[in-house]
Amino acid sequence: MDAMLDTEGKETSATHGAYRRLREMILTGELPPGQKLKIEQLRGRLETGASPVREALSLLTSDMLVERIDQRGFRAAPVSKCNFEEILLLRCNLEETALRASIARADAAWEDRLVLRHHHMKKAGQKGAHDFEDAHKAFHLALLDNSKLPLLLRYCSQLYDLNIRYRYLAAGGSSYKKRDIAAEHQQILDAALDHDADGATRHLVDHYRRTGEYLSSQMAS
Amino acid sequence: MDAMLDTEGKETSATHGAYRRLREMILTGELPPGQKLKIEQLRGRLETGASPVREALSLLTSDMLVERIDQRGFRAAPVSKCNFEEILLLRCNLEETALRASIARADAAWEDRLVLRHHHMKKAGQKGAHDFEDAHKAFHLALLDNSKLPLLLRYCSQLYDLNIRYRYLAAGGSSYKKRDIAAEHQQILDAALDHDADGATRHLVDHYRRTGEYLSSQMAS
DNA sequence: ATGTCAAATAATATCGATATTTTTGGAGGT
DNA sequence: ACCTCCAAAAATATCGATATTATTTGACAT
Repeated sequence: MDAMLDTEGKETSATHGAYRRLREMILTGELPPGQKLKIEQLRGRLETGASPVREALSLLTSDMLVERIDQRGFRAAPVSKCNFEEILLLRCNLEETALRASIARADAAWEDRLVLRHHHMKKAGQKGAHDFEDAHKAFHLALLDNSKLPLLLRYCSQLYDLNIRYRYLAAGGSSYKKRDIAAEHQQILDAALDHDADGATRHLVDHYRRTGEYLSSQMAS
Repeated sequence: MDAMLDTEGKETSATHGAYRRLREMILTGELPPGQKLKIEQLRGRLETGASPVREALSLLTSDMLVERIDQRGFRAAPVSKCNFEEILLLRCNLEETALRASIARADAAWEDRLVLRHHHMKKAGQKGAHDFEDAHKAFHLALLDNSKLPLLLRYCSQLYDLNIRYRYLAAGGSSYKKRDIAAEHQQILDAALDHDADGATRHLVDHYRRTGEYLSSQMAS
């Protein structure tokens, strides 16, 4: 077999590499919602075998980014206003639970992590949009991860990704207004550092509802 | 190939068949938590090829019933008191949301479905434990499915399965007290039929907390 | 005796090929 | 012209085999 004749340090396994590439393509809209995902075609684009592609698609099914249709293969998960609104609803509910649990167990180490993530996010904001997305997600998950509730965190992370997809679809990438997300993030951070659970969750949920309304207004159906 | 020389009408696809069998084996504890799941060994037990087994394990990863360890294969998801308590917490939170949404959209068709499911569950109670489990899940999901929130329903269904696993592990099957789950179910049903959201959620959550305490007391660590 | 390293073993990940199923396209009949 | 049915083409699902990676075993040196 010719695998692992890497020109450089690419990926550990072909499956994981395909998973990451496909995930990115679906999140950014390079593979549009509802599109049939043919193994053969993807095998060509990803320069790998059929088995890794197949398995990667299986894994993406867990993330609800790909749907499997009985014996008829896979397709990128469809989108709808309904689906978007459900994601928003669940995010508000679950992230509130997680954030309150995080604050309840607050300690210095967590606060340090928060401050750092926030700082990195601000720094990445001046650079590429791609870097900002990663830092933004890291900050939001850091707010929640002190809850030490792995299932809940997993759901929040999943829903975050499903949501980011709508951002890309609505605005071709990152042009969702630089509005004052900076100020909003600062409010959330400050409240969290103050252990002000009510304030932090209020700011967080407002943050989501506000971007939610903007995206919702942009959507067709 | 020799597939589909079915002696009878088994399954549509080998993958789906393996998925169902493996799921059952993990839920009932036939494959104990933490156990290494070797492809070759399972291939023998399920009488199928390695590819379907592999793919079925991938799918079970989505359900959080199987864990994948980088390049070292799969294993049945481990259990812990912590994990159990998180499941309980999330179920209470998510099912309350779903039940309230269901009641908010209540209509005659939904009420009919509820009554039917409840009736079937009572009937199955006198028969095998296996039938009862299926009917029990169907009833609980029927309570929630009028919410028309597919993501939320999916999470509830997943958490239900994770929970059922602890029941099997704690009590070797269905010997968790017949207590008066019958009465508790009746209360939930009546409140739902009355469109009494507060009462229904209270009864539902109490129902879970009560069985939760029982199981929690049975657990080692 | 014990710890370390290398060869042997086992298990996973991946490929290429084949059988099965779905979809497509066209011929024939109403 | 339109619908039905059958044959051809494409795509999926599955298998068997091979390369790669992890794990175990045993020998050797300390």
